[in-house]
Amino acid sequence: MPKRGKKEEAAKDGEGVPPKVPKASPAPQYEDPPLREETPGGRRWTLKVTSWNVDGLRAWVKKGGAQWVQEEAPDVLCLQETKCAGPSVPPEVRGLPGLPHQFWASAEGKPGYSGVGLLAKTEPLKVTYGIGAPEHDSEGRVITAEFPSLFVVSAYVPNAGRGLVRLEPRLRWDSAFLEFLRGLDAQKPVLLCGDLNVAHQEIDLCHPGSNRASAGFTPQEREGFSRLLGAGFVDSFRRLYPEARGAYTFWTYLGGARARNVGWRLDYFVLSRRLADDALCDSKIRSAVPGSDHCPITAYLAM
Amino acid sequence: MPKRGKKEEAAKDGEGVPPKVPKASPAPQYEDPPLREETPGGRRWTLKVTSWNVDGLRAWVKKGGAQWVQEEAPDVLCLQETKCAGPSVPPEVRGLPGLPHQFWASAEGKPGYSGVGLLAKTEPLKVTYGIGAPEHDSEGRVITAEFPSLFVVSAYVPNAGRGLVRLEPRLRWDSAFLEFLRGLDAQKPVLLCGDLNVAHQEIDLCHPGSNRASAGFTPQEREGFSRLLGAGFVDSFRRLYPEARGAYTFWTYLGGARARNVGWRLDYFVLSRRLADDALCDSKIRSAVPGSDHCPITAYLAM
DNA sequence: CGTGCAATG
DNA sequence: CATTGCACG
Repeated sequence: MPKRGKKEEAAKDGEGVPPKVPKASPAPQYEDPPLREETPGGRRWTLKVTSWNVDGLRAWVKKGGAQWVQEEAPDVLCLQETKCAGPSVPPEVRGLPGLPHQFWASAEGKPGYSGVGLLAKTEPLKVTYGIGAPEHDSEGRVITAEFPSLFVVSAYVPNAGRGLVRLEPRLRWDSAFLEFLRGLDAQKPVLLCGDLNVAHQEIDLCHPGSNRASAGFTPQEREGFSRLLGAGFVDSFRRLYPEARGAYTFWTYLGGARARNVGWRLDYFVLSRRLADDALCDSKIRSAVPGSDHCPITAYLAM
Repeated sequence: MPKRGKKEEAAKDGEGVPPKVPKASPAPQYEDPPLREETPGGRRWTLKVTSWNVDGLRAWVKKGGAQWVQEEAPDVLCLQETKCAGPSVPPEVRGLPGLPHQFWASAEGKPGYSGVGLLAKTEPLKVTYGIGAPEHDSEGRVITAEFPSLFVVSAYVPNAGRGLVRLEPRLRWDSAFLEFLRGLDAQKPVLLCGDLNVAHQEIDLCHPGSNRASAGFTPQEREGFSRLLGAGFVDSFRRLYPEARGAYTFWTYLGGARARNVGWRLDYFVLSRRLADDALCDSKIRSAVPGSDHCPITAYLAM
């Protein structure tokens, strides 16, 4: 989605090769504060959920992603952009200790495109696929697991595409997805995890000014996210850290963006308000973890 | 072209993982004899020509192919399967010391397919592309350089394809190519270099028995090569080493074939008979040189 | 098994 | 600058 040219970064260094990591970084590296172990009400966390856009599950495994997950040891793991059908899931993932219940969705007729996974320590009561909208349910973008006290949704929201060629279907998705989440929320609290493919506010990306017409930061996509919040959902990270700058979860591979923290916050834990109020302990961004062009995020809830 | 199954190699080792390099190699490693510096008539070599199917020029450069060529220091270098249009030739090749005159041909409308090159120390009198047969001249398979005393032809003969799906056009090629070479030979002696995509006799591949219906060893392709020899051309290597076994220039990447010398002799220097009689000093196979699924070959002529 | 493409991000 | 699948070998 960030298809910015080099102009923003091209320093006027004369003839020399521009340094890959300029001394004065345009955005500060995000400093991750210590874990908040409890809710404001003093309840200690009992549920740990990690979400990660892996940008190709098989390559991610080779880069040690599964190893990191094992150390992180979440109770639920939500993966996006697996680019991998269920039968091709590598054994290193199938055998992840503590996550025996695994569910996979992939795009029909488009091998290597999209795809999400949801892995859990305990068996869900029920698992569903998609959002109940035929237009959007053939690309392996959503898995919903119902647990006794909440729904967990692993979602990979469609990218609006270069030149915004797929902005219209994306906006239709936003509406349909919101209705889907409302439906869940009417039953039980919802924990939505994943790559929502939008940076909500200017603070959520490094270069807001030059990205007003870029996929992931158009007014329409941002409004879609605002409507989600208006419908009784909470952006967990931003609630806890309203002023945090440079907190990104995605950096394009192009031009060494990650080393300079030229990034976007595209990955979220979005919670039903009552869950955010009662259960949210912390929402972490694991900026330093390699393995993908996105980093993992982890939420801690007191259930 | 070798699409043999694993059955030939699958040893009955019981449960164990079969070793990649069995102790008893089915074909001996080829032992390259010392260079013959002179013709039988006692004339010392003055022209050194190297030919190599590089299987992708850009990858080959990264694997040090250009470096090896620099050390080999031929007067003429013929490359096949460059998979690279002229403008994409890497600078390491463009700047090869001693080979300033460079000519490139590539497949029209099929980027990354086929392609040949011819590089020379001295400027050719004339360079032509193709073989004068419209059916065959759009794939970048032949470059002919005319020098004062001979033609040098860099050729990548079309593969008959898996299941011999392209055997018919290949046989038409063989006829047209022979006519083309006859026409050259009527003017000046010819040195044909390249991947002729045929193993002529049983001695020219490791597993003749199981490859009678494989591209590169069908009776029709072998007869095509026999016709070439019958038209007054000489297989330089086989003339000099009529009994040499295990002398191959290609090994499929599959199954560790190269380590076991399960190969084919597909790359040749084919000379006009008068050139073979008067000028041929040696014809070498550089079996150990890495960088492609083919190895380079080098001819030494006393011009 | 490995090349270089194409579509996608 | 990466991923995947693909055609080709």
